Amino acid sequence: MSIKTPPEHTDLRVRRTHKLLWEALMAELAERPFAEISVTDICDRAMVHRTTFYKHYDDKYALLEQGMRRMIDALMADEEHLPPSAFSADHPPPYFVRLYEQAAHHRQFYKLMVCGEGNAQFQRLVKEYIARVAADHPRASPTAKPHLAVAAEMHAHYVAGAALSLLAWWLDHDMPFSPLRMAQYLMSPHDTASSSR
Amino acid sequence: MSIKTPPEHTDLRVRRTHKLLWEALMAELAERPFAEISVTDICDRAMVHRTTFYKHYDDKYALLEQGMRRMIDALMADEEHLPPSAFSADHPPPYFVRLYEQAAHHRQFYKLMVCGEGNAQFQRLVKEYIARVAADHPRASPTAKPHLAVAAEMHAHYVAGAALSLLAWWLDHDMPFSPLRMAQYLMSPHDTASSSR
Amino acid sequence: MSIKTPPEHTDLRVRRTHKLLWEALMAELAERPFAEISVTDICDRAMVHRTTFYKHYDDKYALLEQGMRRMIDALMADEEHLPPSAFSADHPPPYFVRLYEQAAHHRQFYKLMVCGEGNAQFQRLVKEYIARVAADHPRASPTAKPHLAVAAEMHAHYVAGAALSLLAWWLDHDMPFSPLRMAQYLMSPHDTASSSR
Amino acid sequence: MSIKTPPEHTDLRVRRTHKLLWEALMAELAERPFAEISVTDICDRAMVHRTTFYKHYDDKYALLEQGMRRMIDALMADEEHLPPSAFSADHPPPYFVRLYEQAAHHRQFYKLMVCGEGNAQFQRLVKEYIARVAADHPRASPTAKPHLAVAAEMHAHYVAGAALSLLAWWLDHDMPFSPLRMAQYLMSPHDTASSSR
DNA sequence: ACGTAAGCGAGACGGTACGTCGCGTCTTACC
DNA sequence: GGTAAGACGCGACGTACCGTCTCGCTTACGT
Repeated sequence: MSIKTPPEHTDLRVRRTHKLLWEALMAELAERPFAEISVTDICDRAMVHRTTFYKHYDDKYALLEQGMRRMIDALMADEEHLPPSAFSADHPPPYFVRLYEQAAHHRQFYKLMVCGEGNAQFQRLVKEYIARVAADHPRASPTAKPHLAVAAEMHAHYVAGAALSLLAWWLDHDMPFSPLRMAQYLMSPHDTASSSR
Repeated sequence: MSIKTPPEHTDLRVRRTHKLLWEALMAELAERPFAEISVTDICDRAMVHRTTFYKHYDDKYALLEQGMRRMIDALMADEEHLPPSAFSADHPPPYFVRLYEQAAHHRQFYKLMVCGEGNAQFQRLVKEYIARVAADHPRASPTAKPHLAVAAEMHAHYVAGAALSLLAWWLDHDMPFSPLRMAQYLMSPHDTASSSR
Repeated sequence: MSIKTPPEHTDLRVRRTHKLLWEALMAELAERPFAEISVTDICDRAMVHRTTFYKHYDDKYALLEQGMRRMIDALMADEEHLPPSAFSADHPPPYFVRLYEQAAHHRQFYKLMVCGEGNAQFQRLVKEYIARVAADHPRASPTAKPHLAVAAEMHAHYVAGAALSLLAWWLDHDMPFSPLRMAQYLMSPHDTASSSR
Repeated sequence: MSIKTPPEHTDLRVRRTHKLLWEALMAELAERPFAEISVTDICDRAMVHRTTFYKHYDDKYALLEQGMRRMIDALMADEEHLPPSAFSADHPPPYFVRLYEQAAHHRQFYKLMVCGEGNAQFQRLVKEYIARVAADHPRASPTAKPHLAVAAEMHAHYVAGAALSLLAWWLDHDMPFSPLRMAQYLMSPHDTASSSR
């Protein structure tokens, strides 16, 4: 099963219903864009009555969001124990690596969220995560000019957008490089590009 | 006037209807996300009957798409007359500059499409435009390694993602820098950041 | 041509338009019930612009009514010169005969109006005609009881309903008897039935 | 209550909805012809949502038909227990009497269906009923000629048309005679007419 | 283990929006 | 300058989903 089950000791039937609905949503998403999927579709596939759906979620959006949140939570799980920030292109920060690793692990979900039309909300969450993390990026630090704060924030968005776009490309092309390599490229795109493996 | 009127000599009433509908859509979009806007809403605001809407467009999507297409077409309009590709950070390619210029000119529309949830389709079109243009980027050219093609394509996505993310940030912050400055940053993010004006 | 053209000296184009529309309506009526025929259908078939239709008729109903009225007028045309009322089963009044004769002549129209769902308005007109005429029927006359007036009117309705129903049956069965024979039957149903040809 | 409720034990809400819709249709029919009544009109009056209407009936036609069918079914309900056919003008078959009795009982409905424009489909059903029943009519039996079958069928239509037309007249004139009297007249129009009470 | 509280299926219902069709009017471009 | 072409407003249609609501059944839980 691809989604971390909540440790809480909920009713077995409830857990089953949640699981069925989530899997049904994923299956539907593999076939058509989220906007075209109806609660009825999900329930039909999950073999769960529509009424039951509404006993657990407000919306199809709520169902999706629960899944996204779990995914993002997993990304941020170990974040607290971060080592002091001094990374190079050869030793990229583990955040970057972990992002590509998790995307590889849950590639079905990530492809749906990040490639094609994708899901703006999820992309936004990921971007925020990257941008926050990228604030520790070494290249942004040495500057000491008046617009430093602005520049740093701008640069964070630059990196976040690039990282996400790269992730989409990487998934679309069946992950031709290792997560580490992608993180290195992200740290130093031009060098890496000109000395590609 | 925000949308280039078609040069064709169509019925006056038709042109009026199109204009009213487009302006109504923009006004609605300023208030709530596209998904929540109904054809009825648009028509009510445009003071155009709903059936008349359907005589011109299949969908609210079709209406939006027409507007997007016009915007992208405008972006690509002068593209043919491209000077030989030899750009530096100080002399960024005019494509980049023009993107930010147009976004500034139509900032209302661009904010709606690029910031917040935005519109995935439009972002995709813009990205494609940037990626195609970025293939001429000087930094990607000197490499002559086996994975050159892959690297170039990957880099194009890197740049496109970064440029778009930057654009969103720029618009969200009320365009604190000039379009030229943004294009320069895009060409050389680290240098520019550390020597910001 | 099945409908008597108005003797008035109207514009040729107008007469042509009326003719085309009427023929188109008849053709449509042969295919589906009146209620399902649209003005657009009629105009398409008549190769007359819809706007033009509305310049001549308010409705499809108006078009049909014009046709019906002409038919009824034709029925009543010679009515004035009626001989004194003294008819027997062998010599039925000419009204009855003429009804079946005209129905035979315009059988297409009459079938549409009288058989199947038919057209209530036309049937009503025909019934009124028969009822009025049947007041002269010999069998109703000898009575001299208090309720005479009521009885006569009731009997007229009796005969009218029977005549119309018989007409429908006759047309539905491809007119197996002569109009005269039908009129005779109408005058004396039981005798005729038991001594059928 | 004018319509025999189905004995089946259906959901209370369903029965309520059916009842409300039927009553609303009857009320509308009293005001304007069926063709001019919209589903929206019916629903508004019944205080039932239009979508709910469509969950029960395909059409306004379907709603009307259900009512008609129930009425006809009621007419034919006791038909099986028919006594041997030997009726005279004084002792008309109970079928005829029952028709007028039921029409009197449901006069509102019958007037709508049979008088004025009326409803062709209902009249057709009633006619079929009468024609079938009229086959037992004594006057048609003694004949033994080659065209007997044709003559019998023709006569059945004769009687059916007359009976229906008479019914319309009777209702239009507020039922001036008893159902029995009407049935007697139907059996022997001339005799009865000349000795009316 | 077993009674009970919950989760669940079933489906009627009001409600919003959809996209389509036909009507009758009114405007406009064109000849 | 008159007319056909057709844009338009309008009302109704039939459908799809939505979210809410009862009402019984059955199933897992906790004591």
